[in-house]
Amino acid sequence: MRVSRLLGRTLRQEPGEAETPSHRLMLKAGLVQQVAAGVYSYLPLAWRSLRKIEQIIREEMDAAGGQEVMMPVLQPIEMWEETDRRRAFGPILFTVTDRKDHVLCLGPTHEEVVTHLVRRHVQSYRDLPLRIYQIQNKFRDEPRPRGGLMRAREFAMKDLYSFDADEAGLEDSYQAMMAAYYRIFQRCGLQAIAVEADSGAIGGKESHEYMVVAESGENDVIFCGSCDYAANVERAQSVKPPLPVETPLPLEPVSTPGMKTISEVAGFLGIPRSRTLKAVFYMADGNLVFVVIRGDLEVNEVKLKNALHCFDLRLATDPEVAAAGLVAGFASPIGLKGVRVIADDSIQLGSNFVVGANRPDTHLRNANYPRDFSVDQILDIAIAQPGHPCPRCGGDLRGTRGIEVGHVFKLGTFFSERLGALFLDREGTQRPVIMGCYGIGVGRLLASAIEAQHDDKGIIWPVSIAPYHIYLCPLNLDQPPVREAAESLYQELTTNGAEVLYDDRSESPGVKFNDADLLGMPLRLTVSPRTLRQGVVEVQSRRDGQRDYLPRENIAQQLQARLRALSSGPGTSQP
RNA sequence: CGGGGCGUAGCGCAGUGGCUAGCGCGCUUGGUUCGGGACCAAGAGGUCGGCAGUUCGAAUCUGCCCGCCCCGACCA
Repeated sequence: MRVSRLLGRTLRQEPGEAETPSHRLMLKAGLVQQVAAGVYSYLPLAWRSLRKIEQIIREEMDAAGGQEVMMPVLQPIEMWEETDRRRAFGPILFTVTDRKDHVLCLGPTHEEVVTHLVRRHVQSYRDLPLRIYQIQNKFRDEPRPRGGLMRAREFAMKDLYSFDADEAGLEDSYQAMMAAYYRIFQRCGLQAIAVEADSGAIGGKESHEYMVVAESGENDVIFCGSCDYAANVERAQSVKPPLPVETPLPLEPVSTPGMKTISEVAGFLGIPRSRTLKAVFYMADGNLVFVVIRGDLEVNEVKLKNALHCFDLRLATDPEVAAAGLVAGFASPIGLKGVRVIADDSIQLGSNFVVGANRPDTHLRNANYPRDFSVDQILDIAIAQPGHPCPRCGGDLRGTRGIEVGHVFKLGTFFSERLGALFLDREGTQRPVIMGCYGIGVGRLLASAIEAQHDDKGIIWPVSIAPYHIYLCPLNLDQPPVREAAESLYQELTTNGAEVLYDDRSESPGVKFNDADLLGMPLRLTVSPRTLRQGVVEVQSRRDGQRDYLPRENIAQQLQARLRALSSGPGTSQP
């Protein structure tokens, strides 16, 4: 491809819109163009790269027994009502009304449709397992699209759906997908780690997310420095630092004028925060919930939401708290009636806590569970924090940010039961198919690759997903010998199957070199009066900047060898 | 949805009531340059986000609306 003909120009100035490196670079390099918030056109370079990523995914899905299909974007809303996911998705769902006033939605994902697709074809255990996948655009009306392709409203996604006859089959499918994901991310030159993930409200016992570690990531990941434990903070567990168990002392009120927060109370009384119990109030689908947790810990709202099995969870407002007869800042589980109380199990790790007295300016000392109060549920609803011991090995937990590029999920029978995807097993018993789903955000993967591999000059593409492999960069093109040498190199390389982006513009060297760095193809070939005099071709590697001079003969073969050597990139780690 | 910011040429921005709306980059033409974003000269390019209002006069003031960015909430 000739740069002079290529759609998309590089920008000299930093685009004002963009914040995250990948977004900025994609705009600056002319890879994408925004059409609306979270909606993008992909220019030829980005599209080539996306297609390469898709091809890698396709090969690995096919190798893992997947069959590719195409499913509709438009989906009747009734399907989403059958599974109650219209409510679960809420305003995220894009809906349209047709001329007959029939409501349809733009598919944000395809569990309903694929289950509908498969159920007619699966009648017997002999029809299973089945692994069906698609690579298509999906639509989610995100409250806040951000970071360019990181979180878009229209985005390309690969989803594979597995259908198995039993749990063992599901486990096979799950393992096959995890193995495939390992290869996919490795082939894309991405270091992705599998972390335990929240399985959400729907079905699923087990779920892993694949994270690319990056500052700009939207997810907090907790991992162990000693063993291979890693989890999204939404799910992560930790060993809560224990406190010495003391002999329970009698409850006693203590005056705490104006001390409303845990740190104020702890500071005022001269005790560590871990010697207090914190009360936090939530509204769960309209009902007030009283949450108790040890003062040095924070409430994990995902864990709480899972414990409550509710759709909508938010902090309660002060009037809502007061309406329940509670005194914010001094609320207490002691003597509480008519409010659901959920406790973190940390309230059992310690004794003689300070709690609110449910009277202004007063707390109580020496509160002990269960002597002084009762709760409706007690379980782990705390945020695991860096520095806590690992729940597996006791090592130190650490934290990082990650971009979620993939998600594998054991769905179970949620969809098959509701949509009637049933089969007869060996004994002739009718059972729902056991499902799994396995997604990869294609555009997000592209953005992550740039996020993970760039420098202050531009993108550094891994060979496997680079739009082109070679940036042919002649200088002083107006000199006929240079022009002729460049044209003949371009011809020779392309005839030998090399992917060459040929900068045939009459720009000055500085412009060309800067664009070469910005666009980030793995190898830059420089042709100039100087190299011609020496009878060589200059090759520079984008990744390490190393420059070599190669003889003109068999140049295509020499470059192929270099690209092969460059292709051994970083890998991924398995859980 | 809460908070903050922005909307003027393809891109980045200046212009707080006054005459014909500017600068840099990019673009066009001619010339000189040529190994890390060259230089000279001449040009083209604008419903100032939209609508309504105030005014002799609005990019500028007021109201409403729309769009975009960032932080938070949210994200089976």
